[in-house]
Amino acid sequence: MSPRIGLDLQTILKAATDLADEQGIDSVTLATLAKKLTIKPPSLYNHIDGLTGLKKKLALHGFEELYTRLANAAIGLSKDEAVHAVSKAYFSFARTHPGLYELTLSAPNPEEIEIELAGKKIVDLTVHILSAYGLEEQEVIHAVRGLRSILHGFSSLEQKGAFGLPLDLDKSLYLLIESYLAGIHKMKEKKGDIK
Amino acid sequence: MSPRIGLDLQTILKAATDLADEQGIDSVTLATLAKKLTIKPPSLYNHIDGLTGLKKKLALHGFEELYTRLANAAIGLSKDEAVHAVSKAYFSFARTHPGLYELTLSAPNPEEIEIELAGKKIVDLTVHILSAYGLEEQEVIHAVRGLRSILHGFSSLEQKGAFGLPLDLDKSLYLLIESYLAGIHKMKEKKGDIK
DNA sequence: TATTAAAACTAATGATGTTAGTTTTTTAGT
DNA sequence: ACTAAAAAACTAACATCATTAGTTTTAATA
Repeated sequence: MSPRIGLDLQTILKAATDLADEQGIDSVTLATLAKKLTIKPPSLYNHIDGLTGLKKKLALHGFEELYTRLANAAIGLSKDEAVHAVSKAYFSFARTHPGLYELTLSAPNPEEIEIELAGKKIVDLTVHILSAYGLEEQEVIHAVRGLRSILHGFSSLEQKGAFGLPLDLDKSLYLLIESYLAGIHKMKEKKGDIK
Repeated sequence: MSPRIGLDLQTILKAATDLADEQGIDSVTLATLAKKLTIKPPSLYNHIDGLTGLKKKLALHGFEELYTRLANAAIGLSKDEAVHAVSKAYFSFARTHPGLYELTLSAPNPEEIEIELAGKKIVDLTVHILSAYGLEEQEVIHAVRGLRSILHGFSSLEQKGAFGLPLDLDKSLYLLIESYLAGIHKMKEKKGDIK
């Protein structure tokens, strides 16, 4: 009773990730993936649950990788420094892994427990950082949503080439985060006004 | 020498838009669209240039619709009021036309001249509104990128259900825009610090 | 009423995802 | 060393889709 050693799931995910990052998310098909791995498409079903299953695994993998980078970026920093560092890390991830990043956003089935959990870890990290500002509980929620919107929006638009020249993109991001922080600070001052 | 009156392009786009908005962007296929119009798939080629052509037309249509809404929302308003109004209109569009909105972002070929022009109109509108703040030319570019990032990020995440409860979403957006404006005001004060 | 141009059709092809069933291969136990 | 089992990979087949080629229908105009 012992199996035959074939392809590794890691290898498959790596190949699929490379495809997504280099050729775009639509080029990730069972056909192209199988060709890249020099096997036949049906063989993939021994490792993944069809194309949908593959994309789910990729999304999960992307979330984990993103979380690791964000968490590392935040080590030893707090408040504004932490926010800037995390933002840069987020942006950097989306830039180096455009396909994988896009896949994390198009989570196949909206209510996949694993995907939701992975996403929650990232939200929790953000909550943790923003908690340092001493905001109200409700305010933190709004602040997290805001930061996420900024990071995702900027990354997504940059990826689709929506910003003309790639010139000064880093500065654009920096200024945007600064403006966000200005809002956070203002929110902290005017306690009571909000809610 | 006269043709036969068949389907109208408007009708086709309307049907495709409904499909995208109600069933998701992936449900827009020539097969489903043809069935909805009670014709056979090949007949669609008399009106559109395949699935790619259809999506391009939908993206264009989405951009025009979005622009109209934004422009109307901004009428008679300026500065902060205009920014808030435009933001609400943007968000409202993405909410009522999730599929169409998503299609505008996944412009088939990145460098489609028509798409680019339609997008430029929206950018110009934003530039116009932000010009009222008397920022430097470079600063306006950063500000436009920032506002777009916020609007797109927020709309996109909301659409994918990334924010848990839909509760207080309007307030989240309001606060986010307020923080953005705080940054703009700060930028205006500290002329010279930046760039 | 005949003509014509466009619209819609049928038929066919190639690519894809997927399932079913078969063969291969490698490890573990005898 | 040999055999048995389990997993991996395969072939064959089917459904769905986009797309092309070629044919038929239809309606407005001349």
